[in-house]
Amino acid sequence: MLQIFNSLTRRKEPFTPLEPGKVRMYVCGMTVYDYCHLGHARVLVVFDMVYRYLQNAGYEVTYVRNITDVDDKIIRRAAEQGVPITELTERFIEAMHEDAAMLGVRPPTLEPRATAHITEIVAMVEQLLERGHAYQAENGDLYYQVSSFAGYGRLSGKHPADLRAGARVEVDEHKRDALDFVLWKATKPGEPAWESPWGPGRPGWHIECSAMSTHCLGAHFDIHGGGADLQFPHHDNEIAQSEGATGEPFVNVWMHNGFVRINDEKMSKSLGNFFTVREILTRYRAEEIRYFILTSHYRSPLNYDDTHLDNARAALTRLYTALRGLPVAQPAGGEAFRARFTAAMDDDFNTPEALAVLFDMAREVNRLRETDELAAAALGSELRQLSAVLGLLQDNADEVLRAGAASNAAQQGPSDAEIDALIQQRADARKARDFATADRIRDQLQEAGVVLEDSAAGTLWRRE
RNA sequence: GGCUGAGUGGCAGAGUGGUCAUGCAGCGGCCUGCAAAGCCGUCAACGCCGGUUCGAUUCCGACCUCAGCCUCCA
Repeated sequence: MLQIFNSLTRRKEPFTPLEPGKVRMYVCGMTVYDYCHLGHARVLVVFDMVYRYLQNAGYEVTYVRNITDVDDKIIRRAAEQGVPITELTERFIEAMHEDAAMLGVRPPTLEPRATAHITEIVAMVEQLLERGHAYQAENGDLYYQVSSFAGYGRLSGKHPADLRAGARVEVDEHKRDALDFVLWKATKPGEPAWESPWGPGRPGWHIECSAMSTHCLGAHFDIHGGGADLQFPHHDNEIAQSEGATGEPFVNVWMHNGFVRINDEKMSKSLGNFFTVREILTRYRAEEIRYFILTSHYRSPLNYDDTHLDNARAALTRLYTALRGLPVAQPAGGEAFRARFTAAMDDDFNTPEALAVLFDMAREVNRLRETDELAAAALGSELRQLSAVLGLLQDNADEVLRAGAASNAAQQGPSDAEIDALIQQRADARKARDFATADRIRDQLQEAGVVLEDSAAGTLWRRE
């Protein structure tokens, strides 16, 4: 049975959906004013893996991942570049979709945008006003009154009193309490604005997720995910807003993925130490990035380093090598592996453990192909099928191995045809037992990054 | 200061009260004309100090170190 670590209770709990056979999941997506960095990639990949695994487990999953397309940083960036806000956001939404697709991230069921749900946002703010959780300040902004919500900070384990004592932010003079946060901002010149009962303005950041998740999934749903840095205040605020507005429990299971780090320091835009997915894709295949992300448990920190991507490449080469050249076959013979794989995934999505099972399968495939190619092929199909749950190993093995590292960079060195020609020359030399010539050709190809592998069936090659 | 989480072999990274993680790297062997790939074998770890226990890397406590949140952030 699937167990998920719930940030709210800080322990693993058996997962039981509210509605049998169905899962409703919401994940905080991106604020679109720049390209995806590796941190975004991690969220995308991790929750895509969760999405796939839940579906694989037989659930009908409604997966909602929002897009924040109005916010201070977007407005500022658009102004800097002298372009309309929508032009900026459209550009980066498209870029995000491209990056996600490259990483094997499947589109979520719904991808709501904040600007398309102003009606729901306004409605929720009105509800909060009616229920005494919100107030309008003298400057026209509307704030959430944190003191009106019992249990505020439960998700992050923070107590209002501690937060006030340690407050590092200057108290906004319009707020009644330092902890109060903005729900609706009155319009300022040059900023986008929408009509509301309180005059033109725009939503605060936290309210959009409450409004859109409730709109798409109902007041009470199963899973809410996002990066660990959103736990506080964003997710605690969402709880206060949604439960305050609907009077119902909001989310059953909260999931937070760990950070990507550079040199043991958080990768973030504010620190300026981030790598975009696009930059990395010039040097590594997308699947290598995806594999790298899944080699560590989703809640652990993930330290970025080129050598780790190199490791991912080596690991995938081993897996693809096991699959290479196997005839198409019905999956079979992997029951024990499948059981181990499922047990690993059921244990809070333990992808490193699940990957270990894949390697054990690869070894078995390699063993079998010596003696029983049909059994090897059947197990290979099983390996591919299990890998699909992680979104890995779905490409043609030989093509991947032949493409090598150069698949995304400018093709350098000899072409496939040139390589084949040289291999033919070498084969002729070998036949004539002219090993000096044969080895010279092999060394020449090795220099060019092409590795030859002789086998009974002929010479295979791959780019490094 | 408050609240989280983490410290595992050369590197990455799971896990467990007492027999195997896994990948890369290393070492020995098989295979090969030689390689490569593969297979077999092998080396090696659990921050520090106490406690519980027949036995702890695994449970408990103290300590040290690190990271994160408390401010926009995936």
